[in-house]
Amino acid sequence: MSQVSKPVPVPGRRATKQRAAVVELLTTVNDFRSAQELHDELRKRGDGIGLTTVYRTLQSLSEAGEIDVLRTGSGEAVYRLCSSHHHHHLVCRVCGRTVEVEGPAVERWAEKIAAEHGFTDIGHTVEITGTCAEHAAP
Amino acid sequence: MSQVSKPVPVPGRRATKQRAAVVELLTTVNDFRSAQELHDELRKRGDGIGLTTVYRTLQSLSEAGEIDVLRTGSGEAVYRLCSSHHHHHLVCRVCGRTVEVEGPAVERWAEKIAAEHGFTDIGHTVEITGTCAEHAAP
DNA sequence: TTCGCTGCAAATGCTTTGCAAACAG
DNA sequence: CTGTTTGCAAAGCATTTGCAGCGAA
Repeated sequence: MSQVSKPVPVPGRRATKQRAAVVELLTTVNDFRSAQELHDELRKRGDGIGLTTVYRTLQSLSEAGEIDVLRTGSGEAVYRLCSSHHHHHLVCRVCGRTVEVEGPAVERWAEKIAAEHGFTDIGHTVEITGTCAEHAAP
Repeated sequence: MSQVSKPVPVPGRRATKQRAAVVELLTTVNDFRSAQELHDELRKRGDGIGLTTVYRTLQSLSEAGEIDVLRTGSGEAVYRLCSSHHHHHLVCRVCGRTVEVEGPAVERWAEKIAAEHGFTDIGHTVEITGTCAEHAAP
């Protein structure tokens, strides 16, 4: 057979304390954070880690499908552990207030649409923006 | 009193050929384009326009609510005239193939959720990502 | 004639890359 | 040991800003 035992095209991830620290922090906050915020937080905690490493770790985690990535309006990328409870954001254009909302219907709709087009391994991003009651124009 | 007569509240937009060219191009393509793509296209056409102006025009158009803006995975911002038929994108993570999909249900869901939280003047962004049939892992 | 608009060049801010030293396996 | 990972410094990109000249109202 052509069944070889180890063609290992996978680089082979190593367990370092920096990687552990990033994952641990993401687990703790369980919400979206930018690479720089995570870096600041880790340094404050005393974990000696470079910004470059944070970026590279986040990139490899996202490639491995372990974290979700999305872009903020200002062009920053924010990351969050995949797992957890999936929710979306409703954000006020004026004051920036954010409300977390759930949308089982949307989840199902996205899965269905994607499946209809032959897509698999589906993920999605939904962002609702508006003006909150406090700042509605008269 | 300290009540002066002209604190000049409204900036007052002017009609320039550059602004017209940007709007005209957006009307023609009627799809999302990055600032740099729009700039290249305009120069090829012979419209003398600076990249800075394209950026500033797009920014003022989006503040005026005349165009939609969203961020691509690579951190670029893409713009499209608001009007037109509202649709969302289903994009393949591997080959980048994009399918336009509609989601009346999502539109309604977004409106409802936002209204429940006292939000008005609602807008939303939905992006579905997945792996298309051509590139599905075995 | 007025300001706003334009656009070049330079500055910003986020993210990535080059490379030598530190480290896990 | 051997190949990864780290992290500093520097490079890359998209986007923004400073400022002098141009042009629409």
